[in-house]
Amino acid sequence: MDPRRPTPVTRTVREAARAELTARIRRIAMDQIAQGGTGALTLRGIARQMGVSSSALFRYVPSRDALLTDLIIDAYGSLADAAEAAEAAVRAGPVLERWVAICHGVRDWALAHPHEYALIFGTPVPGYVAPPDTVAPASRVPALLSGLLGDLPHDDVPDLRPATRAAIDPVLATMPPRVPADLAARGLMAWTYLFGAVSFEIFGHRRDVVADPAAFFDHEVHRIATALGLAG
Amino acid sequence: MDPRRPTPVTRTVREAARAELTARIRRIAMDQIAQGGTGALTLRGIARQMGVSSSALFRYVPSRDALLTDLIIDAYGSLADAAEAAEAAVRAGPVLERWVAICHGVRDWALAHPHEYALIFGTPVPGYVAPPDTVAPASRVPALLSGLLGDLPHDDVPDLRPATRAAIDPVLATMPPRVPADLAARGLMAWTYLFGAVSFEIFGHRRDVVADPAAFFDHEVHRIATALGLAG
DNA sequence: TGTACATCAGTGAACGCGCGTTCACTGATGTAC
DNA sequence: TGTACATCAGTGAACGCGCGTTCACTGATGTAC
Repeated sequence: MDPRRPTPVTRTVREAARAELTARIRRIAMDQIAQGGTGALTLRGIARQMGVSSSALFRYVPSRDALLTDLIIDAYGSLADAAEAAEAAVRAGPVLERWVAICHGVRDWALAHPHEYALIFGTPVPGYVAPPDTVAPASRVPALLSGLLGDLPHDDVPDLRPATRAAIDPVLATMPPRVPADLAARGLMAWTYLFGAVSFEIFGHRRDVVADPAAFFDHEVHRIATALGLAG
Repeated sequence: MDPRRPTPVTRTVREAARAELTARIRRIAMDQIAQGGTGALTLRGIARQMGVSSSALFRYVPSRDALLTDLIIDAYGSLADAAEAAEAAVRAGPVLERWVAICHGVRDWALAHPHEYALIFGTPVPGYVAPPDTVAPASRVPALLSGLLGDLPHDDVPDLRPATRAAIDPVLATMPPRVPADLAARGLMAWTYLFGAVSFEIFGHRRDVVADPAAFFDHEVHRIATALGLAG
């Protein structure tokens, strides 16, 4: 963009074309999943839609499984971006407001990208083992919630029974220092609830149950935070 | 069994063999799903495992999709049986105890049948439309929870904002008469939480988060009921 | 109780389909001097 | 700036595989009289 320094980002024409095609492959791959689930993801299908021979794709993608992994990482990142942006917009506000913003951010993203949501929170792809690369992007939303817990008052938090405390040891280790165990447990419950509510809706289990999903969602996420004493 | 009245239940040898083979097909089909997900369900695979030609299966099953539907209905029924049995064992006890029993019943069943659980609560099979036959078995667990709400005191329940009340109109219609809307909303939240907690664990999202899933589960289902004022 | 006919279970070959991946090859784009 | 060589993109044929479903057929099991 700066004419004085001829963009060293995309050096050659080849590299530019390569980046563009790689992105296009991923886009079409997600479309396939959106229309038929993980099983509908086929390299031949992508090639067909791109007007290219199927073998050509192997210049850009090592294998079908590797492509799937990339899509999963992308989905985690995209969801985290949405959640972080929603929270950033109200960061100055009270914890309850930030919690609700995150919830709506997650739900709105899930409604806009239901199959990407299913990809990361639905039935695990059988036989597919999530590689370590997925761990970091997968923990961005939980980290956001941990941040809220850190901003909550830590006094007057009751002790957690030692057995229960031990049960959640791993997650305690990932929390901001000195978050009381009982508070962490409630944070984990809030995260569980958010996941449950969004999954219920996305997977169709509220179809004949809730007439106005958005209204009830807003109600329930406020209420769960209050009920769990996370309203600040 | 009664020698005086030669069992009219299974009249002919053929019918007995038929029932047995049909059951065996379903059993093997579930094994396949257990090992490779819905996509691994193939009629040819079943036939191979039964030592029978693939075309022979069409005497017992109209198509692959029909078989899948039967498995889904079976899974709903099996889960409901487990939940109902767990609750029946403590029916005389307080509502909290019955709630916890149902929760553990659901979780234990899910751990014992993770792929059947995924079949009904995981990513919907793409392109597959649940036929009306699935509705009745699918609503048995929710009905069990509704029963708990009916046994809770209905006085002193605050009003629910009209917009929120309207949002959950459909589920109110399925509840025991005169369950207050606010109580129904909390019941729906409890059900959402139970689903979230079990799905989180079954789908592997608590693997590096919770060290002792059983202990934390017991904690959280007690706590959510108390927090939502459903402890009776 | 015995026979004639109808019903059913199971076979094996075939149809048409789609998949991931490999490989030798052609032609275009980049790089070093 | 021009040439010689290396790198890369894309092709098209092929491999080997598995799938759901149909169909004409054989042989066994049931039913009516």
